[in-house]
Amino acid sequence: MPELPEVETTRRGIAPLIEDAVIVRVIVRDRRLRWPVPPDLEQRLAGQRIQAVQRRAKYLLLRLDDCELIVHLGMSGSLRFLEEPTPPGAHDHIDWVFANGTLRLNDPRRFGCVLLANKADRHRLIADLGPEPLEADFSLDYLQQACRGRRVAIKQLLMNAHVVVGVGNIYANEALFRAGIHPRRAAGRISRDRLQRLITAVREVLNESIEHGGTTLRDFVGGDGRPGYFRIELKVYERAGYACERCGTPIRRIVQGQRATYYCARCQR
DNA sequence: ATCGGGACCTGCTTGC
DNA sequence: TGCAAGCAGGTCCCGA
Repeated sequence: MPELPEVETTRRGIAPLIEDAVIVRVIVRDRRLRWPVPPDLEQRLAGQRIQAVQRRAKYLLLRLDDCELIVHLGMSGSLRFLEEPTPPGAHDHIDWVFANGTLRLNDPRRFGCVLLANKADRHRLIADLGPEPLEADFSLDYLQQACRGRRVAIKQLLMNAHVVVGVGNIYANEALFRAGIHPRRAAGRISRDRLQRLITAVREVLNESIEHGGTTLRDFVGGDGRPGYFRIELKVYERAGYACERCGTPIRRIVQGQRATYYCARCQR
């Protein structure tokens, strides 16, 4: 489910509700996430105050009094804050209970994870990540260096979190369309000018989506329980066979790295 | 070092 | 109507 805008939307939704709140208790109903939920999670978290709710890549980081909680929503996860007592439903794996309500993790596919760390930015999943796409260190010089000599397709490089974080399948497709770059083009064979267009395109699609509360595909809901609105217009994603809005050529669908790629063969070179 | 593919799961849609 | 196949927003890890 979530790409970066959805995770950021979730962060913004839950932060004002749980920052400064104290965890009364934690209920884990199913520990079988991508990695097992730590056996001492309940004990470690009880009584701790949430100092801050931050995001790094698609990870939500909850800074607590004496440790940090790392949460990834995987492909199908969501966090909701419930003000009223609500019976848990299918796939409601974890509750964090506060005096003013409950933060509940739901994740049907269980590709997400909930982990503990002393310092999240030194955790093995996070320490080696690339720059944030919306920060200045995702610069033209950086990207050109990262592409140099690489024969991998630009779309796959763009989705590699060690190069740049937070660009998932939807936004990789949309950004490449906006930048006019063919998704299969070798990363090392793209001019500096076109890499700059790509950086701009990535930032545009992510920012537009964040402004609109994240895209909704199927079942995304923000931290406050309201669905995101599908206001960012997808120009190629899931549009195979439809006419390209720019030139009328039918959008093509191919597969790269077991992921669907959509593009216009005329506009993207 | 780089890369491609398999793996982890459930649920929805599609086609026979 | 029922059932199987195919597909889905992520990303780690292995072997070549």
